[in-house]
Formats: sequence, structure tokens, C-alpha cells
Amino acid sequence: MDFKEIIAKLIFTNLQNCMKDESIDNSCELTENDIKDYIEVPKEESNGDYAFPCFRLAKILRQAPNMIADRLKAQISDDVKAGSKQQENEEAKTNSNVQENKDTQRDEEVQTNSNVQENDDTQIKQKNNISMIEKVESVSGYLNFYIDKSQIVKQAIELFDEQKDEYGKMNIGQGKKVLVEYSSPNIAKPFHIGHLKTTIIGNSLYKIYKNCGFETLSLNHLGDYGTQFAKLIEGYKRWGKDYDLTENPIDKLSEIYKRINELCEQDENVLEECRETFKKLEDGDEYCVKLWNEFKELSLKEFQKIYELLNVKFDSYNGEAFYSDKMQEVIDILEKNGKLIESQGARVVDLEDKGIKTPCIIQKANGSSIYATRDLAAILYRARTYDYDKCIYVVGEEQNLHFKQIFEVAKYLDLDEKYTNGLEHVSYGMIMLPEGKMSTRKGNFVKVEDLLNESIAKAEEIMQDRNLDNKAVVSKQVGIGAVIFEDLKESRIKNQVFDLNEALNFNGETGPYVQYMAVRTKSVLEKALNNKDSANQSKCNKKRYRRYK
RNA sequence: ACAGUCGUAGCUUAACUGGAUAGAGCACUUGGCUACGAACCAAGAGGUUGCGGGUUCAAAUCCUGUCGACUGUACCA
Repeated sequence: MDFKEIIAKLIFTNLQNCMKDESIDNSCELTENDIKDYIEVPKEESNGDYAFPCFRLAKILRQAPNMIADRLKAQISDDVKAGSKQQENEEAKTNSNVQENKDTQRDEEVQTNSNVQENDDTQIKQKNNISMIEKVESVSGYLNFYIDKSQIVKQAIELFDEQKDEYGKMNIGQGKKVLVEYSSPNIAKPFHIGHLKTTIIGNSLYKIYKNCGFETLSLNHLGDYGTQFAKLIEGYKRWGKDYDLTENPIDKLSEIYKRINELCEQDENVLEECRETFKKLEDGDEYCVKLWNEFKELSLKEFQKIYELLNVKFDSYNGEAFYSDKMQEVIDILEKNGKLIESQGARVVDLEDKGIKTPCIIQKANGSSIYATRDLAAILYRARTYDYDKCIYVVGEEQNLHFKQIFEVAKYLDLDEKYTNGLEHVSYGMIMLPEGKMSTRKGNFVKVEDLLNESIAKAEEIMQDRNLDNKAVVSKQVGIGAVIFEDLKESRIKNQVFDLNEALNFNGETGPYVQYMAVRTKSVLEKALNNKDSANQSKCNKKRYRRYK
């Protein structure tokens, strides 16, 4: 139930009366919706549940805000009183089953004309809502509304009981499709706490859209291509024999990745070799493709462990490589539209007129592809395959410019506006360690698997002296929940210094606290319901409880 | 150098988009488990919202200047 709407209606009708009294032209553009927007929830509980600041009305009514508040208070209080009297009548009526003989009193202050019969039901409902307003106060220019909480609680519990798991769901997204691209880890690299953020935010968005009635698809745009990957192949070529990939393959591969990066930094020629190797991979070189397949499989197996712990599932794992054979079309369309220009040997789209100084590279000087082109190919593919209304990318803020660029270039791909308008980058701040930035190249990072296991272990430890039969399940729920809650609690935009102690803190404003309160509340409700069923039983329960203690 | 994001208690942050005495949690101090589940509760202390101007009845919020942190600025993703 929307109290703001009810209150806005009350204020609006009474305001119009005021204006009529003062013979003020009520053509001024203050709508009921505006009033609804002005309504706020006071910080201080003693100031009521909803409040309407009257300052903006001062100019219109040519009166001091507190006077206006007083005046509205008096009028609305009458309405509220009438409303609750009304409800009493309704209740009495239903109780005594007197159906006919409609109460004429009710119609008095309700709109006078027509269709009373037809609107009867909604009117009764609305009256009931008004009666849930306990009182109205005027305090220094504010109009404060107090809601009868016991009634809210009663309604909420009844609704919850009726709707069960459907409670809170909406259908505002009916008939619309949303794609959420998130997680997208790089193959052959460890899944560290930087990837955790996109995974958790993305999965939350996925669930929210789903529960709002959207058809929702989760896409894992695997980082399985590009020069970074060619570096790994080059490294493996050099030192592969030294590593046994049958155990902890990702750790070994990241060790190789670290080594080849060091070499690249020392020797520019090696980096150039890597770029050439990527060209080979893209051209289908047998050795490269074989390694690519192997590494991808090993990685997915590792990632799957984490996704299972987090209970995350993807509808598609189409990564960058998937789009490698779909890029030519992007180049063709851009060329046809005269957007592709040559610059320093590469082919780029100039975006200066869009306020973006760096051009978007579409094709590198050596003819091989770049991630922007793959992302553009993905947009084309997704528009055609999924016919999306919204396509959300949950990717870190360091890629802000990249997404700005490709969203602009996408407008040159002859796509319907619906698709280009539906593109959205949900960015988030960087995760840092107390000792500085994380870097897989340098080997300092916290692995998600370790973090999750540590959290579960801590929950287990706390649970040791508790009387529970499903400790394993609960400690997993609590441990994982703690990490997820902690990640979502932090501001999305700001950089975050990862603090293990904070992530594993179960006291205060944390996941375990929320879970604990939910369980406790449920327990209280159950007991209350038992008590209602039989007062004797409850006495027995109490006795038993005391003995148990 | 340019562009973007951010700056609130010792730490992590909230403030419904301009509203009332800036609200929480951690840490700290005090008190509370033989009658609702102590992963808890009650209370205390802790603030010049980075700094200076401006707009407004009203500014943490908008504008402007300034300082600081982070990110990005072409063939990594």
C-alpha cells in the first residue's frame, strides 16, 4: 500500500479547498504528483512516519509555512476522524451481516457525483487506508503524519501469509527483456575479490529484474581472448614443462602469466611476439587453439566451484572468443557508413564530436582485433538473438571510457534506437588491498575461494557450542551470506580497501545479523500463532523452555 | 596537462535527490542471559560534512574556486 499516495491525495484536495477560500487562482502547476514527491520520511521517529514540508506552498498561498501547516492539519484531521468512524461502521456492518441500507453518511464528504455504486469497493478500501493514519501534527512548517503501526503489521503479515514466496514481487517489467552481463573473469587467471564485486552486484541486479517481472538473462562474457591470452601461450611455450597442471592449474598458470609479464616488461620484443601469437590464435593456428581449449576448460572448472558456492548460474558463457568470427560485419557496417578512418596504421572511429577525445580502435595496425570490436560484435549479436530492451554491463570503473566509446560507436551500426538506448554500464569502484592495488601480474590478490571457505569455517566455529542439527548447511548459508552482504553494503562507486576482518565480522550491521533477526522473528511469530491456537499449549512451551534453559 | 569519480565521527558509511537536532555499524566506556533465540539488547562518548566563496526561507546535497585520493587518456582487457 502506498501511503504517500494517500497522503498526497488528502493534502491535494484540502489544498484546493484552501485556495478556493482565498480565491487564489488554482491553475498553478502544482499537481498531486508533485505533492507526492515532496512527501518525505522524517529522520527523527518522533516526527512521524511521513512528513510534508509546507515551505513551498508559502509563495502560492501567500502565508507563512507554519500557518499553512496548522490549517491543513485541522482540515485533514477531520478527514481522518471521518475515515475511522467510517471504518467502524464498515466493520460493524460486516460483522452483523447487514448488507443493504447503505450508510449515507459515508458519501457525504466523499466526492459527490455519480458512480458511487461502481466505486464502492475502492472507496471503502481508501477510507480504510485513511483510518490507518493515527494522527496529523503541525510542527514548525511541517505536516507530520503518524501511521497506526499495528495495522500495518497486521496487513503485512496477512499479505505475506497469502502470497508466501510471491511476496514483494512486481510485474512492472512484463514483456520486457533485460540482459545482465557480469562476473566475466579472465581465463587462466585466479578468481579474486575484484571479480567478486561484479559477480555479486550483477547477480543481485539479475534477481531484482527477475522479481520485477522482466525476462532476464545472465551473461558471463568470459575474458578468453586477446593479447593477454597470447602471453600465456608464449609463457607456456617457454616454461610449460616446469609446471604440472593436473593440480591447482590456475595457480600454476598465473605463475606463468606473472613470469611472461616480467619478461615483456624487460624486453619489448617479447611483447611484440605475444601480439603476433594472438594474431596466430585468431587465424586458427592449431597449437594455439589447442592450448586455448585446454586452458579454458581448466579455468571453467575452477570458476564453477565458486559459482556453486555463491549459487550463481549463467544462461550464457559466450566469451570474447565467441565473437571473433562476428567482427567482420562490424567493420563492414562502419566502413559503409564512412565512420572508419585510418590513424597511425590502425583503423579507428573518431568520437571528438561526441566529446570523447580518444578515438575508438576497431582494427589494430597488424590487422588483429581488439576488445572494442568484440564488444560491438556482441551488441549486434545480442540485439538480433535476444531482442533485448536493456543490456547492462557490470564492469569496473576503469573501463568507463571504453563503454562510453562503444556505446557511441554502436549508434553507427544501423541498429534500432531501442538497442542503443538500452545499453548501460553499471560501474563500481576498485577493490584494493591494505598494501595497495591488486595485480594478477604481480601476484598480490585474495582468492574468492579462500575467502568464502574462511568465512564458512568461521561460522562453523561460532556454531560449535550451539544446539543445531544442520550445522553444515547453516554455516555455509551464514558464511557466504556474510561475504555477499558485506560486498553489497559498501558504496558501489567508491573505492574499497578490502579488510578481511571486516568481511568476516558477524556482529552489527552484517549479513549474519539480518539472517539472525529473520530467524528470531520467525520463531516469535510461530510461538505467537501457537499461543493463539491454544493458550494452554503456550504455557507448556514456556515450562519446557525454562527447563531446557 | 586534460577528462571522470570520490572526499561526512578514529575506521566503514546513511541521509529518500534541497528540508526538522547530519542517522547507523565497527572500535571504545557502562549495564544486562533462571520467562520472546546474547550472532542480541539498553545507555554513553565521538561531527566546522576537505577548505573558501555564491544561490536559497532552507545546502552534506546545487554553482564556482581550491586542495587531496583514485581511475582513464590508442593498438591490454
